[in-house]
Amino acid sequence: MPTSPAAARGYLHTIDLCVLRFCRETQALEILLNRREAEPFAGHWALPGIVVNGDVEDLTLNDAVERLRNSSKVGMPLAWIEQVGTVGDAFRDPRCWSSSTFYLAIASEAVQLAEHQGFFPLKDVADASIKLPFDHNSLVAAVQERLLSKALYSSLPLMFLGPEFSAPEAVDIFSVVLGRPVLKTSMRQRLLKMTEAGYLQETGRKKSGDGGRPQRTVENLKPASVYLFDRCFLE
Amino acid sequence: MPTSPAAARGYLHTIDLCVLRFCRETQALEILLNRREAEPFAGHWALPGIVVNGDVEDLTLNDAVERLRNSSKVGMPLAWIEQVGTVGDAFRDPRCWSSSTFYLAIASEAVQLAEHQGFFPLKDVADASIKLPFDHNSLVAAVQERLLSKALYSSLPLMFLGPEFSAPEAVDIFSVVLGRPVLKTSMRQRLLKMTEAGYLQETGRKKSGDGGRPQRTVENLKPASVYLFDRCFLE
DNA sequence: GTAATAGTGTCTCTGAGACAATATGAT
DNA sequence: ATCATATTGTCTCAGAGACACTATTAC
Repeated sequence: MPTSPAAARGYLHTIDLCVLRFCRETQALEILLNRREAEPFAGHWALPGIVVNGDVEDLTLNDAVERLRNSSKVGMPLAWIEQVGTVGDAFRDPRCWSSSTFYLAIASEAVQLAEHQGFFPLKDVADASIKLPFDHNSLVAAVQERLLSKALYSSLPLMFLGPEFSAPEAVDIFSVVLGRPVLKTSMRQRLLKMTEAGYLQETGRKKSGDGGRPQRTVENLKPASVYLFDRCFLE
Repeated sequence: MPTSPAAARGYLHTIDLCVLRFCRETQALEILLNRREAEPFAGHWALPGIVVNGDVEDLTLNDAVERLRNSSKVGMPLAWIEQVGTVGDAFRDPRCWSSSTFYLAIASEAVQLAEHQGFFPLKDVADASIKLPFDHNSLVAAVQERLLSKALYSSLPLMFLGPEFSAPEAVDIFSVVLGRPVLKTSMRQRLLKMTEAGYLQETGRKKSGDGGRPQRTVENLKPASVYLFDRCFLE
């Protein structure tokens, strides 16, 4: 028995969000999951998503993304949202032929989570150590792949850090995203470039790190944009 | 009156292909358009596309792409197909709320076109000098943008040239895609890199160009893959 | 002072841009 | 030989990798 008006029409188109954050305690990336209320897979942890075909109030796909972001499934500000792709086939949803348009999103602020929400290690979800229903594991893997490739030649990982951060914090987040050490001297060059280009500004403030000399901070002047470098980090 | 079973259900999800080719006579990129048979916009030139919701035989979205490629709307081999994005809103189709998942495709072989098909200058379609129905002009613009950005750091433009080509031809296609001159010496370095990486091989053959010294040709050993360079072409 | 980490200086190396110099085939 | 274009050689320059060195705070 179909459980939604859209499924009754034999087709489902959903949008699904991969909301990532950087956990400073574990120094690892985490992904937001929701405990599903409705069938199928009620009670399982899955990506937050909504159906966009059928009688929805949204005027555009982006409106639907914003509605999902505002809903209790996400319910937090997002520093970045980017469409990654659309998959569709006859098997991924037991109800009917379905497509999913899925997004990479980045949350920089820590917020109180609801009962049905949880952040899980991205690594475990991407490699399916933590199994999700539908094909959500492969969507997460694709999102991780996108994040990694963009980290090579853009400032995207800085989105995890919020509007004010230090060079060592930048080194950390790039190292975590790329899964390998990044030299502070390379990072410094890149931050300098971004400053020259008007993306960053010295604040004059400092924050104390893990003991040792305090860290100077910079302010993100264009928090909604990523800067593109003309070279990649090398292997 | 809705004109398709899917529209009758109040929602349409289509896939649309932007099939590009390089016209050696005009030294410009061209895009494949179809004269629409069905309403809406019957008789207008538009992107080849098919509906994927409703009762389709395809098991996956990729199957649907292949069905479209095989159909009379496209009907030619494609050297490359890449999903670019999905747009959806309440206005783009006069019939109902609709989404389009659209693709960048590259044709390297010249083929005989059907009556209802035509290749048009990409530039004119992307900047809407040639107006297309729906939001197809903006889809084409997004595809052009993707092609341009990938041309900076990948070998993608070589897909236009087919399995055997020369260095001057490579310089040409990159210049056309990027819309600015590319130095043959930079191209040479990149082709060398690709040869070392096992993507290209010297054929020993030559082809005569526009008079002058004949051009040595290379063979594409991995015609289905693009090579990623670790630096961008600079401005 | 010492410890611990932040930030700087400098060297090498790769590959793009620029352009001069040489090679090759048609005529 | 001459012409037209292909191919090679060489130089500069930006930025990544590497690592030593200096600076700044807490104690």
